[in-house]
Amino acid sequence: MRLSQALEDYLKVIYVLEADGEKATTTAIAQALDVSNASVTNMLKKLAGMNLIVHESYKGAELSPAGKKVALEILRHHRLLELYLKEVMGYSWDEVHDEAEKLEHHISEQFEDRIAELLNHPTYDPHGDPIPSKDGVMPEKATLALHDAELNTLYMVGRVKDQNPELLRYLEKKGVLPGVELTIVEKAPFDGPVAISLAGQVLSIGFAIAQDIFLIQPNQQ
Amino acid sequence: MRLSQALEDYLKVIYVLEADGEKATTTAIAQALDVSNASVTNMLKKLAGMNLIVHESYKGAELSPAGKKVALEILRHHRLLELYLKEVMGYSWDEVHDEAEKLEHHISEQFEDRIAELLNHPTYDPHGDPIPSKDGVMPEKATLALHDAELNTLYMVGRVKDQNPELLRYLEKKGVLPGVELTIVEKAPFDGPVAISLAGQVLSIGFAIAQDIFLIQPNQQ
DNA sequence: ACTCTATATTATAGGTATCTAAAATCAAAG
DNA sequence: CTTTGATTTTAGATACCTATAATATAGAGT
Repeated sequence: MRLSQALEDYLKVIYVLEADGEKATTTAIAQALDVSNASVTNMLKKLAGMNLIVHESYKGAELSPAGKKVALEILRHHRLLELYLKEVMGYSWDEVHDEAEKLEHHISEQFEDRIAELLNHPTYDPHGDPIPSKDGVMPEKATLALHDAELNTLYMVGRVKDQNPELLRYLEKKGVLPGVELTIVEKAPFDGPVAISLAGQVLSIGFAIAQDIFLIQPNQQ
Repeated sequence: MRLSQALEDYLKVIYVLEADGEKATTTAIAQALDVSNASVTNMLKKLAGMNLIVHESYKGAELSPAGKKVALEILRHHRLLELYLKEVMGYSWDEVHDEAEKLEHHISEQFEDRIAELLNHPTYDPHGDPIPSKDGVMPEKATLALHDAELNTLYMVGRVKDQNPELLRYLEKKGVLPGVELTIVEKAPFDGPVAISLAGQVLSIGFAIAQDIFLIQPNQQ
């Protein structure tokens, strides 16, 4: 029994909200999907009726095990596609999101398996997001925001959350990509910009962006 | 303004019917799409309202230039995808149709252009169907059915129309593939089987199948 | 020309996903 | 405990694509 694209999208958004430690409230889902709150309430009711989520009125939604399984499947499609588009088809990392967003709902199991093979069973996509395995195990995700990291410590860029293409192009130009090492030189107070040093250069990163770049200890992985 | 998947499918089916020299009647379209005749009438009215077809009641539909353009775009997607799935992703020729059928509506212009480049701008898909160019020019199509061809003349398989996977697997096993040379050894009367000789072997092809295999003169292309 | 039958259309309805506007609920502040 | 403002849900509509059942038309055969 296949779910509609819309239902799959709701489950995916709920998963991502939960994974980011946020509550999957009606408003949060509505904003992520760019639909009205009323539409979300309707769909949550439907998903709850299918036992894909648990939804208590006025209290937000939580994925059931079955719902989580679907969400992980979609995320696997999405992130495998992003990497495939970049590595095999020559897309740039700011272009992959939108294309993957459409295709993720339409590729077959066979297609999924083939691109996983061709990419040698990868575990992270071009933005550093973890790719769940076929049996639903999600690799660890970089969670230390640039904004919260310590001064004068060697880190590696693990993940860039933002999917704004212009911003991604800017970051790529400046060399801020998953796998690149950096240290924080200075943090301006009052939520000001963060100065980072990477590849011998110093770069100033605005507050908002510094919350969407996540780091790992370079020896840790 | 993007068309819905359903509208695109109707246009594609009408194109293929016209290309095969058949009239795009309500019933023919309904059978091709596996929907009711009433649904077809509704959609034809809608397509006519958008000036994508000309539809006179009880007389069938014909594509307008605008409708033909859309149909060719979808067919280009479909056939490029089929070839890409086979050549790059390791699908067999009996598997490509169903996957392409789903993806053709969802790939971007950029994706289309990339696979065309990667395949070096091909003009025929794995079944020998011509791939329209980006500006809507359709290469010539093999039209001489095996069943109608002459005895003891050297031909080349140009196109295999059937998309039944089992049949395609059978034909592949026997070596009946686009590009392969053959001669007809014998034609049984009363719409009986056709005996062909290829790769030193003689093979008997049933009447129905012999109508779906199309040949070209080998020097002609 | 008339009748019959295949084909096509109209009328009506259902499922999905969305919206706006109005009503209900919650939670925080006084 | 009550008010207030934000959040959520309900109610009622719309768009899209499909269906079944009933009606209309066209074209072939007598």
